[in-house]
Amino acid sequence: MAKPEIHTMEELSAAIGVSRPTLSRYFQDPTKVSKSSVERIRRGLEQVEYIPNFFATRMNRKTTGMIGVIIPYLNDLFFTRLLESIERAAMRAGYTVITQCSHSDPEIEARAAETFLSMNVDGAVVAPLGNHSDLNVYERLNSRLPFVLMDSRPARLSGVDFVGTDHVQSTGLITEYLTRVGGPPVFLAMPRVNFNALEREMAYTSKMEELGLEPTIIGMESLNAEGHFEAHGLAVLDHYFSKGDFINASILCANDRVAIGALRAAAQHGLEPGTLRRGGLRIAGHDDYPLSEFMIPTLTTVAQNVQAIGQAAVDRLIEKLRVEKPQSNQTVQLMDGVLKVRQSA
Amino acid sequence: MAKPEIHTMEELSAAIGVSRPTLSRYFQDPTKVSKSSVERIRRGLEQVEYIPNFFATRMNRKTTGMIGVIIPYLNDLFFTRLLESIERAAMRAGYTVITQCSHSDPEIEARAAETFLSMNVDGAVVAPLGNHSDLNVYERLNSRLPFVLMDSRPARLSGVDFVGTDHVQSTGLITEYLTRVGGPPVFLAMPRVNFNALEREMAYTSKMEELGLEPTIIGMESLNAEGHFEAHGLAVLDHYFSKGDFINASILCANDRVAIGALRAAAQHGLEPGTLRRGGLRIAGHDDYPLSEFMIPTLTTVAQNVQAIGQAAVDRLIEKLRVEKPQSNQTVQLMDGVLKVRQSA
DNA sequence: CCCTATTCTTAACACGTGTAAAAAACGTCT
DNA sequence: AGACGTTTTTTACACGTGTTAAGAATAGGG
Repeated sequence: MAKPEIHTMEELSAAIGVSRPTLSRYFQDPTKVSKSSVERIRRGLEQVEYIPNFFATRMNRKTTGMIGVIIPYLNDLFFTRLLESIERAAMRAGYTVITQCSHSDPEIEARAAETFLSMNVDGAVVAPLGNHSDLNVYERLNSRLPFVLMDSRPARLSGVDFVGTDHVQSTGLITEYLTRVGGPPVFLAMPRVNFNALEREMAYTSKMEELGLEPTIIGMESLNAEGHFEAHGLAVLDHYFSKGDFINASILCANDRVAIGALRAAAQHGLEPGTLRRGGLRIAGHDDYPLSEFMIPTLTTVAQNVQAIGQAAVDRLIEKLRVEKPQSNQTVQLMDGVLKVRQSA
Repeated sequence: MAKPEIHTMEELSAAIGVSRPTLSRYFQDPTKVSKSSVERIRRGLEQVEYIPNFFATRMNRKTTGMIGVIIPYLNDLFFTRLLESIERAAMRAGYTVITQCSHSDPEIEARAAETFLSMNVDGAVVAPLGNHSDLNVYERLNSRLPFVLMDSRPARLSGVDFVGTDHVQSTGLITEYLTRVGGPPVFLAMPRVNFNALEREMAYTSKMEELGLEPTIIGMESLNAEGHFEAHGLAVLDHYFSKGDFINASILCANDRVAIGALRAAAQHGLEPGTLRRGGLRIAGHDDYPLSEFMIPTLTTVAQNVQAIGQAAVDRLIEKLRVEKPQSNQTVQLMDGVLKVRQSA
C-alpha cells in the first residue's frame, strides 16, 4: 500500500531506469515511445507514487489544454445544465475546464478573467453577468484569447462570437401559441439582470405588433434582490391578483423561474391556470427549467437547446484556437426554441 | 487603449526601472516595499499590460493558495448552494477555489483528485459521489493533503474529518413532527446514490422504533436513471396511488426533490396533500430545496444549514493546513436541521 | 557479422518567477 | 559631514518539466 512517494521526474527516472526526456515524452503521448519502454515505464509506475507537476508541465508549452468558463451564478439550473454540457464537450475534446462563478459580482467576474489570462488558458467561454458588468473585461478577453460569449450578449459589443437562443424565434413562438389557442398574453418581465431580459421583452413586443395586438408588460421594476426570480414572479402577481387584475389573462413569464413564482401566486389566490384549456388564467414560461414538468400544473414553456448551445460554444472555441492568426470574422449562432405545451397554458 | 503587452517580470523591470526582485515582492505583498517604490510601480503598471504568470508564481512557493472542491453533480441546487457558501468562505480567507464536478462518474472523481494533487492545492473539500465511488481516492487525498469530507460520508472510512447534517436529529425531528401532528409516516427512499440515502433511512427507522411504531420504507429500488430524484418520486408514488395505496398516508421523502415528484404524483391522482391539516395525505421532504416554498402546496421540510456546513468545512480545512504536522485527531461536525412547517404536511 | 533505421541517453538550455546573499544606494539623525 | 538603518539592486540559484542536439545503444535486415 504505502508506495514510496516520488516528487520529480528526475527521481522517477533514477527509480525505474528510464531517462527523463523519455519519461517526459511518455507522459505527453505514450505512442511517441517504443512498446518496450512503455511497458517498462508502466510497470515502474505501479511500484511508486508519482504525479507530474501540473504547473511545471504547462509552463513552457505553447498550449495549456485548459479552457476557462465563467458563469454568472450557480443557483440556477439553467446555468448548471449549460455548464455541464460545456464540461462534457470540452472533456470529449481533451480539454480541462476551469470554471469560475461571478456570483453576480462584476468585480469577481473581472478577477476571474484576470485569472484566466494569468493561467494562459487556451480560450474562454463566458456567460456574461448582465447590465452592470464591465464590458472592457469582455473586450480585453476577446483581444487576447480565443473567446466566445454565450447565453446573452451585450447590445453594444462588436466582433465577438456568440452562441445562444434566438429569442425572436423562441419568444415569438410561444407568444403566437398563446394568442392563437387562448388569448394574447401579457408579458411578466424579469428584473433586467442580463441582456436576455430585454431581448425577450422586445421579441414579445414586436411579435404582438406583428399580430396587430397591444403589448402589455408588467413586473419590470424589481421587487426583490436580484437572482430571486421565483420571489419576483410571486410578488408581482400577488400584487395584481389582489386587485383582481389579470385573473383571466394569459401571462407569458420572462423565464420559468418567474413562472414558478407566478404559479404560486395563482395558487394563493385560488386560481387554477390552464384548467379551462382555451381561456381563463394561463401561465407560460421560457427555458424549460428542469422542474417545469413537475410543477402543478405542469408548466407550458419554450425549451432552450442547452445541449446544442454548450456544444456549439466549445466547437467554435476549439475552431478558433486551432488557427494561428485570429481572422476575426464574427460568428453568431442562434438556436431555435422548441414549444413544450403542458397543462398551464 | 492599446497598451504595450509585457509578458515577463524582466521586461516589466526594464520598462519601469525597478528591479525584478522588488517587483516580485511587490506582487506578493506591496507592504514589503517602500512607499515610493509602490508609487513608482503603480504608475508604471498603468502604462502597460502585464499579468504575472500563475504557474510560474506558484511553482516554487511552499503554498499555492488554492483549495480544491469536488462535488458529485451540478444539476442540484443543494450542491450549488453548498458550493457557493464554500467559495465565499474561501474567498474571504484569501484562497482561490478550484472546483471539479464528478458528473456522477467515479472515474472523473478520481481524475479530479489527481488534478488536485498535481496542482499542489493546499487542501481539498469533497462531497463524495456515493456508493460506487472509489474509497481509495479519499484515503489517498486524506493521506497527502489537508482534507475534509462534507455532506455525506462513507460508513467504512476512518480518521477523516467530516462536516454535514446530523441526520439522526433532522430526520428524527420531522418523523416525530409528522407522527405527532398527523400520523406516523412511511418513508419514500431515494436511490442509494450517496451515503445520506442510507443514513436517513436508518434515522427514520430508529426514530419509528423509538416511538414504538412500525417503519415502512418504499421506493428503495431505483426506477430511473440516477440523479433524477423528481422522476423517481413521481414514478414510485404514481405506482402506489394507482393501486389506491398510501392515498391517506403521511409520506416522508428522502429529500425535497423526491418530494417534488411526490407532489406531482398526488396532483395527477387528484390528491391534495396537507389540506386536511391533521390527517389525510401528507407529503414532507428534507433539505429545504430553494424551490420548496414555491411548490403547490408549499412543501413542509427540514432545512439543512448549508451556509454553516460550507463555512465549517472551509474553517476546518484552513485550521488543518495552518499546522505543519498533521496531528490527525479526527473532527466530525454535525449541524442540526430546522423544521420548516408549510402546507403539505 | 555488418549496415541502417529507430529509439534511447546524455547534456544542456528554456519557461517565468521565488528567494537568498552581498553590495550599493538612500534616507535620517546627530 | 559622518554614521547608521532601511531599502534597493545585482547576481545567482532554485522550482519541475519541455525541448533540443548530439552521441550511444538497440533492433531488424541482409
